Amino acid sequence: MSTMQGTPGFDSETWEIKNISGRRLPRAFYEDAPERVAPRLLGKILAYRGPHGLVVGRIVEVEAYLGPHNTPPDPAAHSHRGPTPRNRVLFGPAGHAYVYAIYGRYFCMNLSCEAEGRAGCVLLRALEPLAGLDAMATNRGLTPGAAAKLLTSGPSRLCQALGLTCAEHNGLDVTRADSPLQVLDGGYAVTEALVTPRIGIKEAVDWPLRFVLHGHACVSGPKSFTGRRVQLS
DNA sequence: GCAGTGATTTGCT
DNA sequence: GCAAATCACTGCG
Repeated sequence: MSTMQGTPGFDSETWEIKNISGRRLPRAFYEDAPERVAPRLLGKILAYRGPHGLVVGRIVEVEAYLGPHNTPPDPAAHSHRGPTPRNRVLFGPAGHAYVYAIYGRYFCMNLSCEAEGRAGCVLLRALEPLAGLDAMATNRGLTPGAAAKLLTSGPSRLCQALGLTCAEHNGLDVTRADSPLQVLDGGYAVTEALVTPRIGIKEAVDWPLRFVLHGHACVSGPKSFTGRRVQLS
């Protein structure tokens, strides 16, 4: 808490960030199917108050992973064989961070969805950096002033930029006011998204569950995708 | 640009 | 023992 006092534009009591709507998303936001929660997360704000100060980004790319109750089950989801010690967060209440280690050196972060007892989540794949860019660059092993796209374009890049790890952040309830990790309404109406297949998986590769802000410079992967535009209410 | 590949830990079968 | 929701570096065109 005290480390953030003096951060320009940041109110540590309300999480209001200057020029950004700081209203925290309630648990009910997440208590729905991942394929519906995922596009609604586009344009929202991820904020982390950690040892390097306040780091903030706008969510520009996500993927939905469906729970084992889905028909057919999502073979690419960590939860598809039921609860295990690793994925237990996914079967708990919605609105919790599921952070896992991958390929030995990286982490990925998800937000759990669905009511308690049902697993389903949204993988955060890319952010547009908004605050704490120098800290992000340092965390990523880059020099301050590095291109924004190199900071948080990719699921493990964004974890590295924010300093998120399985040991420290898995299971955090992002709907609690005292959580160091917050998801905030960006005050930014997203009316259209591009839907594409998911990236980096070998099962159910053609399921249209990746959602991006079309044309945003901070989206990961190739510039052109086979996808379709969808209107968001 | 882009395809190929090594790094290296964790969890599950 | 192996596969993994990845990244960055290399070499080649």
